[in-house]
Amino acid sequence: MTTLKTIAEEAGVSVMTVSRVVNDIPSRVSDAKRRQIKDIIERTGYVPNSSARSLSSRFSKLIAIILPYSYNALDYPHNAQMVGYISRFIQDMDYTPLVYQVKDYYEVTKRLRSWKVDGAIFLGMFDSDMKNIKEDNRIPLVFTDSYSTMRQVTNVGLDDYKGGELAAEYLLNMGHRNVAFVGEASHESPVVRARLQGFASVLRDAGVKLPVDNLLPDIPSQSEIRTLCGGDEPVTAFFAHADITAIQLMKELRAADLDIPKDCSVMGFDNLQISELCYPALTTIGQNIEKKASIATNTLFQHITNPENPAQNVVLDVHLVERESVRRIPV
Amino acid sequence: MTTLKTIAEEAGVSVMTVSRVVNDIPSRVSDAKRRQIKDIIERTGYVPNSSARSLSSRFSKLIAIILPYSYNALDYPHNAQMVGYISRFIQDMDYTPLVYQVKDYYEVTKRLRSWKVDGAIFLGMFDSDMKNIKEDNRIPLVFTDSYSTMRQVTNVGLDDYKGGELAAEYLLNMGHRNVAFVGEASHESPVVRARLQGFASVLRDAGVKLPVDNLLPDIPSQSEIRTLCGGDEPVTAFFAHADITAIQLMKELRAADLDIPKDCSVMGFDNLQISELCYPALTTIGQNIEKKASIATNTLFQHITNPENPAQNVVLDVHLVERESVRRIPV
DNA sequence: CTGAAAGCGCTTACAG
DNA sequence: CTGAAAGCGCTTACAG
Repeated sequence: MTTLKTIAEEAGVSVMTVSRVVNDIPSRVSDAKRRQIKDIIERTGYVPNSSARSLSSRFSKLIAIILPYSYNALDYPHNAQMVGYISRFIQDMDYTPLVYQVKDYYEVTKRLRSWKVDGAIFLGMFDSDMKNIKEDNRIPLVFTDSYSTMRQVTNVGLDDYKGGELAAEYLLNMGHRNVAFVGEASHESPVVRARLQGFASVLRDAGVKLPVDNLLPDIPSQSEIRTLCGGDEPVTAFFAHADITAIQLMKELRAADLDIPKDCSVMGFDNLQISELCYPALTTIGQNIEKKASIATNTLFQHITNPENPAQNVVLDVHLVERESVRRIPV
Repeated sequence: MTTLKTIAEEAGVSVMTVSRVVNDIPSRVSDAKRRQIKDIIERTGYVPNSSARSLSSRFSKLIAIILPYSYNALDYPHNAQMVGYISRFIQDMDYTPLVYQVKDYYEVTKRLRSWKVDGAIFLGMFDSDMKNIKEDNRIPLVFTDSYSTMRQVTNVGLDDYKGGELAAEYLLNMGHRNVAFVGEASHESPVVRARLQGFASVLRDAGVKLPVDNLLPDIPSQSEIRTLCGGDEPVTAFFAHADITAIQLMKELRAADLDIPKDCSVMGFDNLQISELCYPALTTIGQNIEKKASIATNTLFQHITNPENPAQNVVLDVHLVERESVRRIPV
């Protein structure tokens, strides 16, 4: 195998000289030698050993992307896209991405230390473990979509509250007065809760009720749908906390013989690709996943480059994407 | 930082003794010492340095997952699922997955050597570079969905041809006599070509024509749709090479005022989750992505464990998944 | 401009 | 059962 030593021997120089050429350390080697060494590198296809570099220097040029452990963490298109973008951005910066699915906070620490990663980006909810994670790993860490109240944490998230508000405003404008929310808005999922809170606040200000019965932690069954959408004051629109949920809901609504949007309107949140392709095309609150991924990656690199950089909380905007799944109700 | 040396000093033993305890090398250390050392490890949260291990031993316990470079390689749900499953399986085996998006064959070699990965799994089409990749990297390599004619290559793929046959048989059974194929069936995409060939062979045997005009490399525009589905012998069914394509096609068909499946039937290939959720639910050829991922991973580990293992070509079965996007045409 | 020495944190291989 | 030595392939830090 080709190593610095092999090349040094062949070129009749020291290992250090080769190292300097490999790392492009400016004007410390004569041009002639430089050429000769580069030729050998080219010919032998020499690739520096990253483990050796990591061991001898302070940097591994490794970055971890951390997801909660699940059966298939990339099933959910939002996560898949985030990982796809982030891993590409990391590579474009000449770093190597490590994708980890972790079960608990102990595993986070173990993984991060094992390969001495230079930084990590967290997807999904690690709010409760964040304190421990930060204490155990004194490297740059970027969280996404986190709602931890911890200070000094760098997070890239969304204005979920505003998203909820936009959804409510739109449904009200379209004449809906009896609406329901689909999503588990517990302490476990602060993102969903923020969306619901924004949604509920606008309804409240408009004097429109959102009864507890219309807060659905799960996709309603067909009989529940019939109850909700039947009776004196039928629900005319559902706001689902995520596009995937909205699409599943549409399927159930159709199974209960309801036409969308004629009998019943549906809104989602995320603006995934499929939301444009599904039928009817989904009206939703759009977020820019690529931008979220790029800001998360860039912020991480800022912290790697300059460890003195203060923690920052970035909140990205959301916007209404109007398509065909919401009907205008005549007054 | 805690290292073997730190622990050794505290326990008053040699570095080697600690190393043996850490690696659970059986009955070479007295129980008393073992306990004491384990306590220190526990208390200090010691995690072995993988770079050092990689450098001094023959194994890195790193496995690369290699995708073709693209804007967002995980946009396509099939790839996202493969990466999700494979990376989990790799972790479950106590290895670390490295996700690479590579532009060309040189980059493959660079990546694989840089971290001295113990093996690699390739997703997507590297058929033409396979020879070079294999020559440059004498480590276990597993390809998926490859159609390289090279011998001695381990590949996990699908019976794409049979999938095409099943689609044709089904459409014929449902009374369709004028059908079209959507997909770029060039040399560049042998998977698509195999699907088309299976499809075409059954039609031919049944005496049903598949004119060139009905071979659509891309999703047809609305005016093309009107031409295809109008006239004397209108196309009554489309077979798309992938579910995503089928779903996009359905959108175009609807835009051209065609009802599915009343006016026009559609079949896909893959059986992704969304294919069940879309409307109408998509009739498709199902593949088991989890199984493909698990066999690819297991086969790779077999080769890592036993380098003498002969190359093998695994062909997974496919099956018809009947849903609602194909209409039965009365005779 | 170039190099010899030391060291990163482990494991391998051998000695006792 | 345990340990001292050498070495993996680099970089850091220093000397000239």
